[in-house]
Amino acid sequence: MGVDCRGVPGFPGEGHDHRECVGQALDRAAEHCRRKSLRLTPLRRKVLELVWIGHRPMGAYEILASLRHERQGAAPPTVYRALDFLIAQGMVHRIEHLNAYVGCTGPDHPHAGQFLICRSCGLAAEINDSRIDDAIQDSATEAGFSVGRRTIEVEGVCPNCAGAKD
Amino acid sequence: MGVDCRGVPGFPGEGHDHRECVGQALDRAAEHCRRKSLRLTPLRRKVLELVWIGHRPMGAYEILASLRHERQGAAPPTVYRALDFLIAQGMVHRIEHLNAYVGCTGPDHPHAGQFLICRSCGLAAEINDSRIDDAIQDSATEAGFSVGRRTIEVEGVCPNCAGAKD
DNA sequence: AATGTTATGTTATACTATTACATTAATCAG
DNA sequence: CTGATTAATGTAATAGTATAACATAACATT
Repeated sequence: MGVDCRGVPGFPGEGHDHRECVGQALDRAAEHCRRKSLRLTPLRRKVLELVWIGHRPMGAYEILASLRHERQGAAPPTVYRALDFLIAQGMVHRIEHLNAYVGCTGPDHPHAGQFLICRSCGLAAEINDSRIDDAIQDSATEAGFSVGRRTIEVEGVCPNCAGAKD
Repeated sequence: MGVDCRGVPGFPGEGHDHRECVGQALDRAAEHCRRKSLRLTPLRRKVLELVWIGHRPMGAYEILASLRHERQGAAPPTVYRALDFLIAQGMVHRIEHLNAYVGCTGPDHPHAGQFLICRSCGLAAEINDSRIDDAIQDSATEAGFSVGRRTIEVEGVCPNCAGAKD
């Protein structure tokens, strides 16, 4: 019991133990920061926790509202700065077409995020399919274009929601 | 003379006749609307023209500022509504990670936009590589996910700018 | 403790986009 | 053609997202 959230593909199914899942994400973050001598401050840790608790793309102001439950005076820069740090460390990705932020399973294998985002339940599954990366790389190379940051976001319907219709 | 802009891959090179290029885009739009009994009103036509004249992703308020040169009272909804129409018709795409809009060569072959965007000159080339689409489709299918709208945006350096460094 | 650096607090503002309602223009039935 | 209907645009206000600028606090190093 306690299916972890790191499975790819990543729509959490029935047996999902969410408390465990969030805990693991925070542990991985702490370990990562320890190894790189970075400071996972209480604020950064809390923002990461809030993003993971949602387990779906969350808006910055939504995160801010949650954060205020325990930090009254929190203002937009508070959360944006924490997100900047977490994104730079690969612990959070930004979903461009939602203006939202979602936890990443970790910076261990660095990657550009590729996301499947369900229009019905709002969950986002991160995939990291080298076939997609390769296809982009090939196509760009043929155009003489050197590839930097990639934004791959696929909106659609996840298996859980498709199943629910029956 | 008069290399048209429709070449894929699409970073316009030396011989690019931009006036011609914009004209062709407007002609294609007019033809498309005629066939589908849609109204390419002066406003919509002008917004499309402005986007094409830039030939790069342009912000809505940047478009608005240009539009005001001939329509004093223009307000945000003016341009957003025109963009909504043009996007729905596949004549313009939105670049999510820039909050910007760019002309598309046309709705003739319907497609989700795939973009190579140069961080140096700001130009965006639309590619439509079925290998990328296929890879995404395969990966999503394996995850049980049914694919809808896709956002594929690759930031990097275009061949013109890479060459200029030498 | 003194210093430099990093992180956070705080206020204000910039940028992006939409709501709501009024007005004008095109379309169409009779 | 007239009036009814729909589509498009004008206009004002506001919602939502993000950053700039500067002050203060916490941490790290000597």
